Amino acid sequence: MATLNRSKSREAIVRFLMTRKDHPTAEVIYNNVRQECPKISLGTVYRNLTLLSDIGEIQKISCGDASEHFDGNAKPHPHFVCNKCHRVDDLEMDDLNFLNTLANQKFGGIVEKHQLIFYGKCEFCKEN
Amino acid sequence: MATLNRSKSREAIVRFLMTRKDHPTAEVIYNNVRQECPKISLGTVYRNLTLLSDIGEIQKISCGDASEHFDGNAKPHPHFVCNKCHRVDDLEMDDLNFLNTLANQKFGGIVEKHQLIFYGKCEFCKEN
DNA sequence: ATTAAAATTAAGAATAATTACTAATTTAAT
DNA sequence: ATTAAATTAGTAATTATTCTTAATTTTAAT
Repeated sequence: MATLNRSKSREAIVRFLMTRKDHPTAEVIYNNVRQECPKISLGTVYRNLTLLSDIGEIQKISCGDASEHFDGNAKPHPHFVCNKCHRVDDLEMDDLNFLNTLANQKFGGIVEKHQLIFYGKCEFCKEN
Repeated sequence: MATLNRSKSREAIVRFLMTRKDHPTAEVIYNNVRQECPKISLGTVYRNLTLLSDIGEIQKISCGDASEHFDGNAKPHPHFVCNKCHRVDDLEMDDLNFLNTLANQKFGGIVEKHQLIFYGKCEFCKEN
């Protein structure tokens, strides 16, 4: 079931995500991709984001605010969320794969991956 | 502003959360606390869950499924989400505070805490 | 114990994010 | 060019959560 075609919308979404170092929501992606694909609908954006993160080509980040954020970088890495301005950024750290190994040690199931999100004040909000 | 009264609902919610080792949603909490407080409303459950997690007495867990989950254990610890049955459990690991220190090293802002969620197959779903 | 102010609540309306539906369009493979 | 499968726009529907308001409960002070 379901081979994956090459669709204009899908490619525009991926291309847009690649240009961003922050991690936009579906709404933001929609408003931007619209400039390239004026007829695209919000539903299409959602459907493709879900599809793409299901096959692991992009990442979905659930950081606790109302909406999901999306990351064009499929490689696992930690994120940072500012409690003041709510920006969602990448956080530079050495490889954290050892966490999976560690987690698996006393665990009855199988750990496949993890999401690590740090919270605090970003460089712009910390003075206050 | 706003001192925190002792309210029957709020205490029943906390008490219920303490009895659970899984991490129920607002809806599940509502349906259970109802047996003790038959007149409680879903809005009250939501309001108190938000209040309690704001003051750090409980934890809110955003694990990527449609709804938030809540943890009566305020102490930071990692969680596990099963990709098959979607249970949300605690995961036993040694203290992970060093992650915050590590994260702060190359970071311009201030890391205060983190959420670590592992994904995979739980002990009951792993055979398949 | 009374009382008055502040906090909390139930109930239901409102909102916001996301998904589902359907007929039309696009894509890939002949 | 033809056809079947995949994708889409547009819109309706759903779901989780928040907001509003008048009534009730709690607290602290008498």
